[in-house]
Amino acid sequence: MNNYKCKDCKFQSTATEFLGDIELEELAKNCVEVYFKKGEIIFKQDALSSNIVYLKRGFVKLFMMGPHKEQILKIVKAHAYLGIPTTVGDKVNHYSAMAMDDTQICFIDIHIFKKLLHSNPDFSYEIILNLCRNELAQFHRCINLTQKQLYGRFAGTLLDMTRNVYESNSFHLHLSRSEFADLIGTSRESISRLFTEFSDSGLITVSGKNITILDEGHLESISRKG
DNA sequence: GCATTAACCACAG
DNA sequence: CTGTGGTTAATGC
Repeated sequence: MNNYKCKDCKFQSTATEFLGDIELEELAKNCVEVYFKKGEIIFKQDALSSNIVYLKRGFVKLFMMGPHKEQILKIVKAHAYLGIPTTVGDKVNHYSAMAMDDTQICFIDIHIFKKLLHSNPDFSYEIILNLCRNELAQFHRCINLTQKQLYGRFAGTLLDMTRNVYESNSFHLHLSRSEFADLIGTSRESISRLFTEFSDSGLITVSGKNITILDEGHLESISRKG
């Protein structure tokens, strides 16, 4: 246990901003900060989990093992809780989390987290708000993946990245081509072809993992047509 | 039939 | 790990 102070944390979640000094003190006593390097596993599917994980800095992929291959559930950017559904919803993790770059993580004891949920309604409401928005995003992603052909899925995912994950027209992808394939349920080869085709059509610029969105409007129509 | 879509395989940087 | 080409199976006019 470190003597880290949550009160002075620059990376506080919107929920913990509703906590008072005494609550933050208590949180600090039951919270450990850990750094992860690219590729390190933060928590693992099927393992017991007794911590709520808060991502302070960096990018993380959440993934689940399917019958044939791994499915990437989502890419999470900093200032987010990672394992609320899997820690509160069951004893074991239903999915894994891996650091996609240098990340800073807080492990929060589940008991103190539950205690705060019971005692502070503003805190709880903010957590619920997060979970709801997350579920809505997953529903949209579900539609994107099940009702569209490859071009539409790819365009839709690029739009999601530029709007919601990286929040920029130009970004450095934290995924390999193979991981991108696992994100939208296709093959590594198809992703390669998609990148060159979209680049040749002037929709995006690709330089390794650096992507620039050039024609958001056209991507939008490809995404809508499916 | 013929065209399209997308996976699988192989091989080369 | 990527990009490309060839092949192939499934599906839709």
